[in-house]
Amino acid sequence: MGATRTTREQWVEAGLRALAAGGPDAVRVEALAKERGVTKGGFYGSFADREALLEAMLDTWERESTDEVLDQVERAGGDARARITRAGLLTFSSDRLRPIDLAVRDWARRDAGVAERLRRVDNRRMGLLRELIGTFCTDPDEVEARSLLAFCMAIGAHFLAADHGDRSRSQVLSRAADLLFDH
Amino acid sequence: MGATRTTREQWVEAGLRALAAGGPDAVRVEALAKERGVTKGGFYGSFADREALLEAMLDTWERESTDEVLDQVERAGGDARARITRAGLLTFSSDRLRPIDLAVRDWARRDAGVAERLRRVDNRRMGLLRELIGTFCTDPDEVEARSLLAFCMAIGAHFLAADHGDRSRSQVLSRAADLLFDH
DNA sequence: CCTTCTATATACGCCACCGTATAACAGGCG
DNA sequence: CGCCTGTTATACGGTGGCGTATATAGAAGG
Repeated sequence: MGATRTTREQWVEAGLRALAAGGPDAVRVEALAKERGVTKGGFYGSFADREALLEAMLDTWERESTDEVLDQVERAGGDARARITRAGLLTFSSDRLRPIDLAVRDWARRDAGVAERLRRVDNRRMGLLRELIGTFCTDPDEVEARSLLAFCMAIGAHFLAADHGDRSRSQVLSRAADLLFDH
Repeated sequence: MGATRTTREQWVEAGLRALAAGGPDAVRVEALAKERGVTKGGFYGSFADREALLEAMLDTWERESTDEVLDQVERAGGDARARITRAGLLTFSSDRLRPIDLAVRDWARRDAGVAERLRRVDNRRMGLLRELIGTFCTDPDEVEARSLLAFCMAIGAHFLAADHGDRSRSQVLSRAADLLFDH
């Protein structure tokens, strides 16, 4: 198969980089081609149109954000807090996944299809949080509240611009994690 | 002054609606004019260019999000939790301010000038949270952590798509607020 | 070597948008 | 009324993006 020049995966990869950097409106066929040093000529051999690329990008993101992250968390093991931390790190400290994740969250506010995908992904992650927080917290209502708080903290911190005086953001987040995960 | 047709403020208002609905890329001069039933002819009498409109929009948003919200909170009074709740409601339950706020947060990730404005706004809000949480929590590190958690909860909840089984989102948020604000 | 498949280059029509120029038009004011 | 000011309509050139058509080039396979 002569897929030697620019494969479908390479278009998806370039699209995800553009999404991470500038949001869905920045995913432009001709711009991606220029970035690769080619013209858009070959693009329409791999994709019907721009919309098909966006769908393929979301497919890739959804798979990487759920199965791959959860697999890695399972393989690494550790106690509840270590696994929660690892799951958060894999998504929200990865220079690859984090900006894509944040861009998808904003995108989901305007596109019902994206919102549906995000719902699936977030439900998987909330499931993990519930399970792990449930190992040290017995009240189901409180498990749910702590899980939501932990998730909101992981996301909200990236949408917040406030300073903390002498403290660093990570110091404050560490103390906040103590409040949520200590017992 | 013959500002009888479309004033600067009306352009700003239309721009903010477009920003709320579709992000900064959706703020298009010709589209705003069409929405008002006019052409863009008059726009360039009030603004040098599209960029000037975006700046004016951010000026309006910044003023409404800080002074006006804080004024209303002051006037309404109440105890710490009531005032925190009111401040959150004014911003994150207002159909006008909430979508603008969320759009600006995503915008700030890509534009340093917007990020600087958001930093000013968020610092004002964090100041209020610190002050109010400080009325029942003595450890300064914990005040900071709880303030950040509360702010993250207010923002993150709107970027999260997870379900909560039988519970409603607001039920879970209410329980989470108990964890942060009860003593 | 020749065929076939596929990415590519190039060119095209189309549309949306920006910013400018110009003229028409309305209201306030002398 | 006539003047001025500011909004509007219209037209223009320029840019960038989408999707299509067609030809080219290069690799894979017979």
